Amino acid sequence: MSGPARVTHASTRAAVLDLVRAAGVISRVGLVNATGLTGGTISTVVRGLIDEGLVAETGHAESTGGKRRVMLQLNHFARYAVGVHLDDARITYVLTNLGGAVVARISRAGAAADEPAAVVARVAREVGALIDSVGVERDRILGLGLVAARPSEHHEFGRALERATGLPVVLDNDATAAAIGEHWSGGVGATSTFAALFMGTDVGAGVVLGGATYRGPSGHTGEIGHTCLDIDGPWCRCGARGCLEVLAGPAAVVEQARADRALSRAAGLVGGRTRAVTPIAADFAAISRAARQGNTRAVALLERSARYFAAAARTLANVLDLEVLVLTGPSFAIAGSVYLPVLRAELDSAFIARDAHPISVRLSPSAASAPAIGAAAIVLQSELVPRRQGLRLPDDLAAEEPPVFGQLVR
Amino acid sequence: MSGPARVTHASTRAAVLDLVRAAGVISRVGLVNATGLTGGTISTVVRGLIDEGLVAETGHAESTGGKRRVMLQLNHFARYAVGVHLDDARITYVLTNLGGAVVARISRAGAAADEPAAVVARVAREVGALIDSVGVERDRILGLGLVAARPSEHHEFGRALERATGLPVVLDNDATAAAIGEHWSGGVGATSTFAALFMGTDVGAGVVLGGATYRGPSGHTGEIGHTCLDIDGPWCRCGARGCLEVLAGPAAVVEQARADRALSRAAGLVGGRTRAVTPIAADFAAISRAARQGNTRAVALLERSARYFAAAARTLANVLDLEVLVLTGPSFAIAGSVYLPVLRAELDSAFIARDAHPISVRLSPSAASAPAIGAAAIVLQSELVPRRQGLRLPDDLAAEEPPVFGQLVR
DNA sequence: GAGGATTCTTCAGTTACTAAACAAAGAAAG
DNA sequence: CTTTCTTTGTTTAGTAACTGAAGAATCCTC
Repeated sequence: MSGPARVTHASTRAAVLDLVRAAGVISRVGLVNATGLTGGTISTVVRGLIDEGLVAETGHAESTGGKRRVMLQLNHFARYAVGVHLDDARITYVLTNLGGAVVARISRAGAAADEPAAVVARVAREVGALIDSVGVERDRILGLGLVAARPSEHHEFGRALERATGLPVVLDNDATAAAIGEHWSGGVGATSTFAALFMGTDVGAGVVLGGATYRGPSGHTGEIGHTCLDIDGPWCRCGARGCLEVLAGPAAVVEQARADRALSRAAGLVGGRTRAVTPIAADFAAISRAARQGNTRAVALLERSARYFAAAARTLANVLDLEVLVLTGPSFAIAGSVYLPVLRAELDSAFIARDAHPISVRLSPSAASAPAIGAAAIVLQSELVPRRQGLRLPDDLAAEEPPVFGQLVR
Repeated sequence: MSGPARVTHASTRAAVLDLVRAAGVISRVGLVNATGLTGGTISTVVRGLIDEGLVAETGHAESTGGKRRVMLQLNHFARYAVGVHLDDARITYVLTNLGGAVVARISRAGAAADEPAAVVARVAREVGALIDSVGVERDRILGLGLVAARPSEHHEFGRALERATGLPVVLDNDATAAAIGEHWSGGVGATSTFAALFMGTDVGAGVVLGGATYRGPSGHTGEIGHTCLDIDGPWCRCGARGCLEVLAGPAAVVEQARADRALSRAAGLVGGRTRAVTPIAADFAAISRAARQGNTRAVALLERSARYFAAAARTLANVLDLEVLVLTGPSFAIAGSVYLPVLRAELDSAFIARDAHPISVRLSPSAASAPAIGAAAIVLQSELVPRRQGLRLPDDLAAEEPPVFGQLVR
């Protein structure tokens, strides 16, 4: 046994709340052991959380020879959060409770090139409809998480949405959101080190290290789409060669499928025809459908892509010493069953730290709406588990403030 | 301007000390701005550090219209640390001061397959000689850092060395040590995100994220040697194909050189002959020497290796959103001039976050003894900047304690 | 040398913890 | 049923580390 562990979180209240969330059901003694705090401290902190209505007592555990433990768990319906995922093709809205469970969900066509003010009004209206559909009081909604592939482009949109809805808005990257969503809604331990491999139209990864979201100095962490897998491979838009994205991303898979006449016909690809919905997403879905129906050319195409993803996943796992890898995002939602076994086999046989600890590879149970759920989870996390801020050096103070994600748009 | 930043370190004393170290010279007001603490707190903390002799006042800054700032800096010769790097070929010892500057350095042949007890006695004797050569009092030496490629194999050795020398021993990975060494001895900002790309006989990377060393759940972080760079490439001992190590690591370069008769003769490779010194390191040095002397075949061989390293470095930088990349370790010490421009060109043209922030690629000024210097820096860090410990979940408590690096061997 | 600006110190008050005593609830044994 | 022991949870007094505000010290300008 090592000495008593010290809590690393900004506040003890937040740390305890996070443990209750992660554990599902836990007693005060369990919290004492997990935090290293004394019984007295836990007692008062828990009382505060119960007074706020965030935590509730839910019965007793079996006795272990003395007084039975009073079990605690999150009061799931004490607070809510809205999550919005802006995608080129679709806008997805979810309302989740404190546990990250989806209470309501709607999905609408993307905003394309509409005028910004009109999009703000429309999104605000649809958020309103989402909330009204379940009749939750506004003051129980902690805020609105807004996630997209390039969040920095949506800063002004976020501010406008804040004014239009009256809800605090938090902005973040979709892959990071997906990772936080997985972390919050359980399945992954509170202090685990994991990555959410995200595939939508783009490819990315959200990274959580030892339970803390890692975004990097400029929010560009997890650009796994530009993992080099072939030093002499085709050129990528990033300026280098042989990136995962250009070799095996959805766009690459669709391009290869279109070059195959027989497959194009069998799968009914949208092809060159222009549509309101981005044809990449539609065609990738069509290829996945064909693969599920046994089309061997479609299967081969996806398995080829999966081999590249597996190599990238292995690289990522080796670099970060990952414990868990979750596949998520719209494209894995429809094609994950092809990718999962390939990634699993690769990591089982070649993860460098596999003798030290296992690495678990899974498919997210809600891969399609993961970004939106994650967006809501970011609100839960940012409102309930206030982030600790970093040190700043004098040099940094002079420099302009960089955009910060996962925090209120201000 | 964002709100006041909160200190994330375990103790304010440690945070302030770390800032003084990183800044070089800083005033109390500078510390107030950097930490977000109030002037009163800084005043008392700084007084404590001055009383301990760790920090000294060193003059005044120009006035900005009022009282001049009293400048502070580390009292470099207040404390010392010993660093020991166990390599197959050599054992390197350094004694550094509080600033991480080398005060004394010796290097001896590796221990090969000698009996453990004899090696402990020998290392303890050589550490004693190192300390005596500069006449530093024992009680000013904070401890001994012991680093190697596979630190978990040296746990018992560390305990024995602790008894033999009477110094607290801290164990860690050599690549991680090199990164901490770079961080501690300056050049890299206190809160920066960077990696030390390490090449000795092995290949690895030490990772520092936002100023905090990242080791991962099992200390296997930064296994960049098993970055996949060719999905159909040659098999690697890790069980996968096309790893950086097998394509472009020192052993691979040497193997390719040996296959080239002309180059073998020109560079005078040790070849198959068995020697006390590992022939890989000797031959890699010979190839590097030949390249420096203008042997085009040697240059081509190293440049080929550099291309692979560049691709792996780009992958690492993209995944971690790096700000700085330092090349270090014995092999980069002799061949870094070939690798540096190739890596720099790759990252300048293809680092995905290059529009958000620059990435600086440099060669460590003390690449050859970086692991040993880093070993000493780990002592400085672990003794002066107590690490914050993580939360533990009930599940974790039941499990056996995993080996922890960068902390005292106990 | 008066007055303002800036730096640094002092000190009372607050917060979040710990340690230790205590109370409550159950198990085991007679 | 009573006693004794174990375990859980609460209360209370004390402490360390901070904040905020007032004041002292030092320097520049006029």
